[in-house]
Order: sequence, then structure tokens, then C-alpha cells
Amino acid sequence: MTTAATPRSLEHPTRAEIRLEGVLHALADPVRLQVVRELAAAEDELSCSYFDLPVTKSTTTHHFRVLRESGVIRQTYRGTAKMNGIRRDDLEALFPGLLAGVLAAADAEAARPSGT
Amino acid sequence: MTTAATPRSLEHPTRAEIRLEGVLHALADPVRLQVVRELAAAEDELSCSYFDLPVTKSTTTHHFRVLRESGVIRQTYRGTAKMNGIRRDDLEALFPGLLAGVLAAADAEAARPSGT
DNA sequence: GCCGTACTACGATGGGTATCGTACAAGCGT
DNA sequence: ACGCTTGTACGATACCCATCGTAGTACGGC
Repeated sequence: MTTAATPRSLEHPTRAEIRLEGVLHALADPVRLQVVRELAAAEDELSCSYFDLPVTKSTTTHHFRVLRESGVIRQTYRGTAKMNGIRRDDLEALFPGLLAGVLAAADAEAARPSGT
Repeated sequence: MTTAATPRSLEHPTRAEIRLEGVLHALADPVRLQVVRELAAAEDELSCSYFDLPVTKSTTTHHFRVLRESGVIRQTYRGTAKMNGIRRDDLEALFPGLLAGVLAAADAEAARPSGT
């Protein structure tokens, strides 16, 4: 029983609650930007464990939460896995072209020879 | 004399040194985003003292430095004043459309009724 | 030469946050 | 039922950073 019911629901900001500052902040971290890029590349939703990030699992959870709470991604439970998808429609409605611009910029930077 | 010559030069990252992460970080702060928006709206360069920011002068200096060191703006001395201008060409060459996208997003957010 | 304006440098401070480890919870498969 | 996989919660830590105040430097004007 444990508590009768833990529907495992996740809090997401509504479209109106998404703040540009928060989105930019979320995207300003290299780990999170990598997640968003992979998520955007894959049309499907991806589980958290799909990603091979250079941090521990605790930190991974933290980053996914930042992305969710900033409104960049939507998370849903699917069994033991947690699926992640970009909130394209919401972001596009609020900030048209922003996501595409950032993703293009990330691609451009990744293609740069100074990729250390 | 002081030291014979203090050309008052300011260090700017070269175009190749500009990092997307740094740019996004710079733009993720509300004070700095406000500066960039005003700077983009005005075609001319603007002095630091032109801006009416909700922080002290020390903090203002700090924010302008972050913008300069991230490669978003270019600063030049003009007498006692320090003029600021957006590095449009460099940003456009590196991340085409990014600046425009962020500025449009900022405008969109500012136009939102939930502007608290 | 002096003063005022514009900006800077330095130090202090407080809050945010990226990171980790460990211990735990939830669900699936056998 | 048991354990494995997946992800979470909590606490600790260390660093970054936005903010301030005060003192100081640079330059132009009087």
C-alpha cells in the first residue's frame, strides 16, 4: 500500500508560466544543452537512461528537473522509465524560432574546429 | 604620468573564442537582457551611464563586463565614457539568427499580459 | 591645478546550483 | 516473492555569481 496511491505525477509549468529567463538559463548548461540537442534530434521521446552524460545519476535527475521546471521538456512516467520530450509547441508559441535558433547555434558551435 | 601610458584597452574575446554557453549565460540574466535589448533597439552605441538599471554602479560594471567577456558586446572608451555596442556581425556569423531569436522572444515575453 | 563625472577595483556577503554519495521507492520480469 | 533496473530524495560540499559599499583612477572642463 505505502500510501494508497502515488500516481507519480510530475509538475510542469503551464505555457503561460514559462519564462524566457528560465529557458535561457536551462539551455546555458552544457549538459542540459546536450540533452536538448539529442532530444530534438530524436523525434521520439527518450528515457533518462538513454543519455550517456558525464555526470552521476543524481546529477542527471537534477538536470532533467531543471529542464522540466523551466518548461523546456515534458516528462511522463512509462513504467519504471521516465520519458522526456521537448515542448516544441509551447516553446514555439511563446518564443517563435528561439529553439531552432539555439539548436542551430549549438550545431554551428559543435561543427567549429575549436571544439577542444 | 602614472605609468607613461594606459591606453585604456579592453579585452574582448575574438570571434573564434566566443562560446555559445557563455552567450546564453550572459543573456539569461534579466538585467543583462534588458541592456542587450536597449542596445539592439538603439542603432548607435550607448554609454554605460545611459542605462537606468535597478542595480548599483558596481553591479552595472560587473554586468557589462560579463557581456563583453562573453562576446555579446564590444566596449570602447570615448573620453570618460565607455561606449557599448552589440557585436552583431560576429554573433551573426557564429550563430545565425540566434540574437534575433532571443530578442524576438524577449519582446514576446514583454508583451505578455503575465508581465507581473 | 582642481573638481566633478564616469567608471573600476577590491573585498565581503549571501544565495544559487552543479556535483556527489548513499539510501530509498516504484515497477517489471522471472 | 525476489531481485533488477530505473529513477528519486536527502544531505553535504564547493563553487559560481549577483549584489553591495568604499575607495580609487581616468579624463574633461573650469
